[in-house]
Amino acid sequence: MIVLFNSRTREKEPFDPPDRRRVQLYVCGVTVYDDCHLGHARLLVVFDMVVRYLRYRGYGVRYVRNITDIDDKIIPRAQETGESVASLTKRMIGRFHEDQAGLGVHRPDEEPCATEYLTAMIALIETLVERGFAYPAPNGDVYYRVERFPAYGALSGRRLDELRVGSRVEVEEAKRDPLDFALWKAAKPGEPAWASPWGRGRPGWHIECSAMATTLLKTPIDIHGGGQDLEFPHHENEIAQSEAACGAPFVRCWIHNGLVQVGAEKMAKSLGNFLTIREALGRFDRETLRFWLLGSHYRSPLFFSDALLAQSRTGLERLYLALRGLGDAPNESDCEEIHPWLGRFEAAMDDDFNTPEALSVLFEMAREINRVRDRKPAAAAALGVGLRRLGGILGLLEHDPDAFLRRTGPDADTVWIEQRIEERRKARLTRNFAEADRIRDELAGHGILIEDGPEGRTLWRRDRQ
RNA sequence: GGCCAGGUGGCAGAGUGGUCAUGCAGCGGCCUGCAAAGCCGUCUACGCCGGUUCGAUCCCGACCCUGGCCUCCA
Repeated sequence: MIVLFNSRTREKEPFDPPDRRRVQLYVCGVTVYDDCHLGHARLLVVFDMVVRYLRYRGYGVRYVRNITDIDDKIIPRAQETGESVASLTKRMIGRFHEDQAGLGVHRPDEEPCATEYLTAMIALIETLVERGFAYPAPNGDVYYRVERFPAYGALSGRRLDELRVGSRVEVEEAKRDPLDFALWKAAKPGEPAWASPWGRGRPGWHIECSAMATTLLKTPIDIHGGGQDLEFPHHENEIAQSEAACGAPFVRCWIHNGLVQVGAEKMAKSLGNFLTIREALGRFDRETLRFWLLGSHYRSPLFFSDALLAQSRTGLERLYLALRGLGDAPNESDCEEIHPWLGRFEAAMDDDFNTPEALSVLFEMAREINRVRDRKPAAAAALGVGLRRLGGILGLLEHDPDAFLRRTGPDADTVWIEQRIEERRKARLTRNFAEADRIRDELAGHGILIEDGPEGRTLWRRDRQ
């Protein structure tokens, strides 16, 4: 039985979707006005892990993650770069997909763009106006009347009066209540605009998720995810919009991933302390990043530093070193050996996706492989198969071990390395250890580590940098 | 100021009312021509103060500190 921490109740709850074959999952994605950074990478990898695990557990999952392609930030950015909004967002979506693939993140089943759902959004707003939950203002905007929705604040644990007291929301003349939020924004000159019953304009940010989630998924949605920073007001507003319009519960379980931190504060574009995904992929390989991202629980803050990423690389290498040279599992029956390990891994993951604990199971499997690899090679190979299968749920251990450890790339120095090793082998045969050590040092100078195995065989791998 | 979350060994990071997390780093041993990798062992961690309990890092209360949200934000 999987249990999930539901942000709304702040408790772990049994995960019991009404239809196991069609779990409804919606995640708030990214706004495409700039390259994504490691904070977005965490969101992408965490929910990639969630989907992989649920599918491993036999659930059918329909995974929808939106792309915001019309927004207050996109418009000025397009003006800066001197291109149209459509051109900017198309370009950024392309780069986003490259980043996603670079991280080894599977594509969701649907990646709807906001601009493709104007009709649904307008219909939703009309319903809200009809039902008295929204009102058109004289300035052409349409606002949601927060006070009309009694459950407003339930998700994030806020009360309207408290919000008003501490409110930093700018007072807009047109709003009846400072907490009311825009469903529709009247077009300003030069902005992208769509026709609507309230004149030309564009949608507010929150309405797109309500429209796309209710259009593409069956409500109540089983799991709705997003970054912790979206809990208020974005998700609160989504609930208010969706439930007021449909008159039914919107989401069963809310899942929020913690934020990536740099030093003492969160990584954010507004703070300028971010590393983009593509920059990160240039410095660390994808699995090192995933290992780091999944090495702490998804709800905890996650600290970024070069030293922590180096630790992740080292840990991952330990797993690959255990896998190296194992060969395939001989047959199915030998795979029986892995069942207890599967059980422990699943117990960890069933408990609100406890990936750190799941990783510890992987490390213990690696140690067991190292213990038995000489005495019981078949058992070691079977364990290796299990280790790779479990690693795959986290998007790890998908490389060939030697390729990973050697970082085999386009560089053609492999031949040169092999020649050095052969020379050294001859030197060792004649017990010319001074020459053997000299060659080893020479290779080390090129970042190549040598490991002598039994029967004169020598393995090599690349040093971590 | 309000609302949340959290403070675990050198670092990272799980977890539990009374045996071990795990990884990295360090130290000792085995293995090795020497190394590396690996295995074995080791390094007596749970912010502070009270309380409950036979017993608390784990439960309760106060305090201190940190982060997030309260404005765009994954």
